[in-house]
Amino acid sequence: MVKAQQSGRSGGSRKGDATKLKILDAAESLFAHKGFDGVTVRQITREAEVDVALVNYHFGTKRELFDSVLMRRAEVVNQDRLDALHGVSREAAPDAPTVEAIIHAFLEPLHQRVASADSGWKDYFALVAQVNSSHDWGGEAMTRYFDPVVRQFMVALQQALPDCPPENLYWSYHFLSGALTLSFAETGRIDNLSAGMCQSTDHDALYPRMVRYCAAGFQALCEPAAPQN
Amino acid sequence: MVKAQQSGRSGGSRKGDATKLKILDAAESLFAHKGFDGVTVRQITREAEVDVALVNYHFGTKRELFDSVLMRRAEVVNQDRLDALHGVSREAAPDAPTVEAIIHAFLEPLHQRVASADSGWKDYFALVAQVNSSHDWGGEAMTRYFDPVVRQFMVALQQALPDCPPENLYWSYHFLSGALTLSFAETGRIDNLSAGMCQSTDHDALYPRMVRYCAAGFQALCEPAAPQN
DNA sequence: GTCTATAGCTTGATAGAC
DNA sequence: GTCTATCAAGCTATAGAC
Repeated sequence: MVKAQQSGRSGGSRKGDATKLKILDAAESLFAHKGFDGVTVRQITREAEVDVALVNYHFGTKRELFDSVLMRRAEVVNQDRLDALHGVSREAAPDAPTVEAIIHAFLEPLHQRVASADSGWKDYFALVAQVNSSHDWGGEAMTRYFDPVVRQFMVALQQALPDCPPENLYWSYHFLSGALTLSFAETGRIDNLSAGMCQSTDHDALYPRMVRYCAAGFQALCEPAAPQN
Repeated sequence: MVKAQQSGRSGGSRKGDATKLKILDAAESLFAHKGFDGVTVRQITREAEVDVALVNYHFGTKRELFDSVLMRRAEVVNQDRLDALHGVSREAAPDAPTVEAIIHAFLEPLHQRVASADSGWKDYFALVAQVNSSHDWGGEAMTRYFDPVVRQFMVALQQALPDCPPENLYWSYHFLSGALTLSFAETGRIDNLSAGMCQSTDHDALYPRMVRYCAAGFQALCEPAAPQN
């Protein structure tokens, strides 16, 4: 199988780059709303206004296109998170940053991106929510795309909570991950449940509550009375 | 469109009942692992060892079959939860039960079912996790199947935390819901992240930590210093 | 209730012309 | 890089025989 040649000077824009972007954007939006199997390659290319065959030329199989969609913004998120973590570490030095500050460094980059006008990021997080909850490849995919950076956050959290049993830190992160991905998926369920008092899309209401809720959870699992092995 | 006649004395088992059960079980397992669009009716009937046409006869369309799968165990969960809620309310009377007791009443029925040998329940919770995270119909479906009972829990929680702003209770429940559905989906991500120290399938480790984490989150959002409107 | 047979489409993927 | 044309396979849904 021959892959598209990106070739040429780095950063240079060959003719096909605009096509690749249009395909990625259309695929992101459609996958986010209907899932991998709920979308056909033909729908994607129709939405992108390019020819069907170009998916195969630029990305390979449908599955490889899906992976490209996931990868594109994962790299941005990971870099943002590392920058934020280094920021709060520098501010707190020589002490370790607080739990709340670390959680803030982990979540704030997402909050920023979603609050921007770019609807691509909303689609992306809706997609990540589905991947994270997928029994069959959720574990594998999230580990691959995000966990290298998550590991660095776990180290920081252990320093902030030196007496916390490591397994309780992992479980705490796991709960945060569930709350986080569901929140950014904007499913509208909380709108229904609360009869409109709360709204999935109201990230200004969501964000401080999520940070506080999760920080309290971490701390509760790090107290001496918390469940041990 | 003609629906299958269940007819006859209630509780009586007509010939087709075994077929219906085989279809429901196979559909539950396949939908849980591959999602609605990732499964074909033919795969379901092959797994169930029944004829293709019988799905149409007993359930109608593929989507109606999916709804039947969701409905079957939702009714059991809802009844279990109500019984548990009434139980803790009775024990605490005339006081309101504690937050932790109410959360326990909400989660324990799931824990019991998953800890049983029946793999059907594991499949079911993996399926619910996917539905809950679905941007397009997660909100609608969860509201329909589970929120009538969730509302009764919200009332009990408000009584346990009378000074808590209602919107903070809704957000807290929302975070719990994300943690809960992800946990019961058993994606194996925490296994990878923790290098085997924690396991998705270890519900005895998961359960007490989830209750404590979420109870602490609820309480943190009900303190005077918590985010307000 | 169950099964055979089939209508009418759509799918992912790609070979080959330009 | 892009597009036309096509393939073999699979799909949902159902009419009608038993």
